[in-house]
Amino acid sequence: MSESDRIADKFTQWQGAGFDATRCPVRDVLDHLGDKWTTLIVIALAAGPRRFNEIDRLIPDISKRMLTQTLRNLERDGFVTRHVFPTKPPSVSYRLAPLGHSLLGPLAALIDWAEARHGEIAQARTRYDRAEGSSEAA
Amino acid sequence: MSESDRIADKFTQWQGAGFDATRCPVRDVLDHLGDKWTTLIVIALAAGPRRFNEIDRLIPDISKRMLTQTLRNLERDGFVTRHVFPTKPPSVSYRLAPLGHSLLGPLAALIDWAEARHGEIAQARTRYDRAEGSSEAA
DNA sequence: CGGTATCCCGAGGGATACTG
DNA sequence: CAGTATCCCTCGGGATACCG
Repeated sequence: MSESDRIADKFTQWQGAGFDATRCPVRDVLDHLGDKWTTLIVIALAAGPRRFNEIDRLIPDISKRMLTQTLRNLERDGFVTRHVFPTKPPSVSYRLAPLGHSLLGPLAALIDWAEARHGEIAQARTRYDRAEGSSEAA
Repeated sequence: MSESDRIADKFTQWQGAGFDATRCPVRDVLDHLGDKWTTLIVIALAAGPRRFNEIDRLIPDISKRMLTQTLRNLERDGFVTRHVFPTKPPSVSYRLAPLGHSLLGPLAALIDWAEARHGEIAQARTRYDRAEGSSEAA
C-alpha cells in the first residue's frame, strides 16, 4: 500500500508545481523506452560492447536506418558511448555508459514483472474480447 | 554486474527460442507504457478510484477521446476495472485492479530512476548538441 | 563496414461536434 | 456526466538505394 501512496504523492506534487509536461522526467524517460527499439538495444548491449553489424544481427528485424537513429539518440542522452576504430574497413563499437548501465536495474524489474504477469494480461485480454464479441454484431 | 548478466542471459535465451517479436512480453508491456497517456493514468489512479471527469481534470492536457481510449485498453488488459453507477446523470469510476496495482512497484523504480538521472540526461543532451552544433554549418 | 538520403505509408493522437 | 463519431495532420518507422 505504501508503494501506491508514494506514487500518488509524487503525482500530487507534480500537480502542484506547474507540471510542465515537457519537463516531466517520467515523460522524458518513458518516451524513450516507448519507442520500438531503444529497450531492445539497451538489453543487447547489457552483456558488453557490440559492433554495429553485430547489433543488427542480434536484432533481426531492425533496419540500419532505425538502428543508427536509435543509437544516436541513446548516445545523445548519454546512455551509450560510440568508439570508432580507424581500421580498414572501419569498425565502430557501442557500449553502455554508466548512465545506461544504471538503467538495467529498473528495467530488469519491469522485465521480470512483464514475464510474470504476461499470462494474466493475455487472459484478461481474451476475456474482454470474448465479452465484446458476444455483445456486438458480427 | 550480475544485474546486466541476468538481462544479457535473458536476451540470449530469447534469441535461442524463435523470438516471436509479437509474443515478446517486453514488447507487449513496453508498447503499453510507451504510449502517451497510459502511465500517467495508472499513476493518477494509484491513490484510489477516480471518476472519468476527475481523471480528465487531473491530467489537464488529455482529450476525452484519448482518455476513453486509454482507459479501455487498460480495462481490456486487466489493469483497471470500470464501475458504472446508474445514477442520474450516470457516474463511472475507475480503479486499479490487482494486476494494475502490481505494476506500481516496478513503475516506481523506473520513476525514481528517471528523477535521479534526469539531470544527467539533460546535461548529456546539451553537451552532445553543443558538439554537434559546432561541427555543423548554421 | 557503417552508415546517409529519400520516399512513403499507416497509426497515434489532437480538435471539434454530437449523444444517451 | 461520460462518452462517440469524424476529420485531419503529424511523424515513427519500413523499404530501398547510395556513399566513404
